[in-house]
Amino acid sequence: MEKTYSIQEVSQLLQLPKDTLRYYDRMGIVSPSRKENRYRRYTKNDLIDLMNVQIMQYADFALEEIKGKFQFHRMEHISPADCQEVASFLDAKNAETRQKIEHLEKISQLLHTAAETLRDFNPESDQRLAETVREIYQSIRGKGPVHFEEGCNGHQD
Amino acid sequence: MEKTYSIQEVSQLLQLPKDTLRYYDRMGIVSPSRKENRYRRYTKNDLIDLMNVQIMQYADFALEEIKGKFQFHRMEHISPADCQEVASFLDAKNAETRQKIEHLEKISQLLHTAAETLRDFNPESDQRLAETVREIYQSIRGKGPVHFEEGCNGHQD
DNA sequence: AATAACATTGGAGTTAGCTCCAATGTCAAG
DNA sequence: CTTGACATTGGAGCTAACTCCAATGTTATT
Repeated sequence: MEKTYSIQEVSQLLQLPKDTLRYYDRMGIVSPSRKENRYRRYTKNDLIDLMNVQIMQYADFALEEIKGKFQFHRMEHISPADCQEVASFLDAKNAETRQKIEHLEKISQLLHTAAETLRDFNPESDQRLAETVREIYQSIRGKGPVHFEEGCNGHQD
Repeated sequence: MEKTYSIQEVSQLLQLPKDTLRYYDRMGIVSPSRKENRYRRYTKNDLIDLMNVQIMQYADFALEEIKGKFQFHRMEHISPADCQEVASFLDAKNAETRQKIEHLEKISQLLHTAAETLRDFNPESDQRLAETVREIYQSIRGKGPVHFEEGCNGHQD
């Protein structure tokens, strides 16, 4: 018989609240087997699943997306088709992630320029700020130019 | 008298649902003045505030954080102290943003390595995957090593 | 047997940022 | 004066991922 863990032990080992573990069980994310007394017993495979879930969470995956994927360690035979499918999924996620990074880079630039402009006002940084803002603003609203006043930091007065 | 806009006009101009504008009003984010009939009338300054809100949202600011900041365009005199304060706030936000980017870079690496490993299994990419995972896992759980099995992709079999 | 420390469940509450609805009020055109 | 398009409000519901609670059951120790 393989060693199993109580919900409390798992909670301490993985630093996950017990309620969260029960929640995952209810949601069908990681559902351990039960003893006759209905107490949950987590196997090593369950722990691996939970760690994978933590990694996936870290990677901005929704729990629904995680469900059932990434359980290769439970499989006897790993079919190339499965691999291919999951690999594509990961690629898509990666594209999404690269997008987010790009987005955040722009934000970082905005914050930097804005702080700079506030600290020590001068036409160049104000100009750069205005451009960054316009660029972002366009990416926010698909298209359809805003043709009334565009001023955003108020330094035009 | 300055030109003002109805809620519908603002909604179309800024591509924000009317309910969202009302929500912002309730929350005290942007509260336009009213006519005698209680209809909202948005001034140009209100529109600027709203656009700033959109930018701040894009920049991952919570609405609560936005409240009352960034209204320089309404001020007669901008005190250096105010500027300094907001500039510091922006710096802090930027630090946060840089952190997020770093985080996402790691995720991107993880996704890339994982997909690669799935596509074409070989010891090196498996090794790299394991390392990336371990690194991330440590950053997730503050510290306290996990000393049971660490396998995460199941390729150890 | 009593007590404490665990476990179970269903269900309600939280957060942020909307989103929708029904009942009602206002206004312009025909 | 009716019709339709607008506006108002309070309040409910939504999503995701928990988080908490009360009532109850189980196990281990004294």
